[in-house]
Amino acid sequence: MESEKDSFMFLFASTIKAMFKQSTKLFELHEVGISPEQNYLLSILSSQEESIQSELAEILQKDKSAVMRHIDSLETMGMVVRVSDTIDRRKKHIVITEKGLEVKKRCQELMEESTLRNQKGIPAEEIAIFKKVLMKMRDNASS
Amino acid sequence: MESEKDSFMFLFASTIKAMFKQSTKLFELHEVGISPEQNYLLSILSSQEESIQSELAEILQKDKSAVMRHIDSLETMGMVVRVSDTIDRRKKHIVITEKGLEVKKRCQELMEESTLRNQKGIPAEEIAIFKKVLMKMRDNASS
DNA sequence: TTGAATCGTTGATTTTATCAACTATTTATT
DNA sequence: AATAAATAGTTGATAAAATCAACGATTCAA
Repeated sequence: MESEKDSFMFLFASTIKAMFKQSTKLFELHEVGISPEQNYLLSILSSQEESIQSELAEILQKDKSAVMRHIDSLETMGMVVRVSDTIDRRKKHIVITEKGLEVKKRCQELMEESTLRNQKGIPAEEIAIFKKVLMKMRDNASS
Repeated sequence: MESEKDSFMFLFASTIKAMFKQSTKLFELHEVGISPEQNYLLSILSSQEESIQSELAEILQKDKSAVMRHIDSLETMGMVVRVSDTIDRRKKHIVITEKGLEVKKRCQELMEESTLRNQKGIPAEEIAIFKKVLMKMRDNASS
């Protein structure tokens, strides 16, 4: 019989929560100095696809002021810098620094390690389907 | 090419975040009076598998005091009552009331509705694999 | 019987997010 | 060209939640 606590949405939520707690601990243990959330921000920035704050806010699904504060703290730590757009002077591009890149790389290694651990015993084709379903659902939920 | 923002963990996190925001809005729109998180609590309680606070804390992966406050507010709304264990007088069983059951039922309908919407266009067998992978990963991440 | 562990509770603190207001700048409308 | 509306970033106030540490009551173990 299926337990109530395994209903789709909550199974989903509790899994990601367990994974996030795991990686938060890992980050603290290895003293990388940032949170998984901030690592996500650095990852986005290093991809150079998006870099202005309002775009980041949309990706992170957070209020722009929340993103603002994350960037503030990353800037204080010297991991990013704000660069004004030359054309539209309202905009500021958030650029990752050398230091930021290093930390991000270190974090990414840790993340891959724990992702690997979490996917242990699961066939690759099932992981592929899993990702496909995730993306489809995200699109459905965002629209 | 795969975008950084679609790396496994963050794709995962952003999907559940979008879904949670969606259901929070839905709950507010229909004025059910509780949050998705509280609905989850009610669901667990109605399954009658677990009912004491320390067990609930473990399932919800929260500090016992956080669970305590959730229950406080549910009790104030008349959706649950605390019943002392007759054998072990430290323990208190959280019991869902008639009112709580009604609200939970209403919430569950809304949740199913939005789950259905989010799973639109995804074959049933892929959903099945998805759930299977979720459970396996949760176990991996929790251990 | 004494000490350790567990359960629920409370207070203090921290973290994080949101909302509203504001400035500066750009874009759209008349 | 002048004015209104929209956008980007910033700040302050506030709210929502979570965590931590400490405590009393109770139970369990040595």
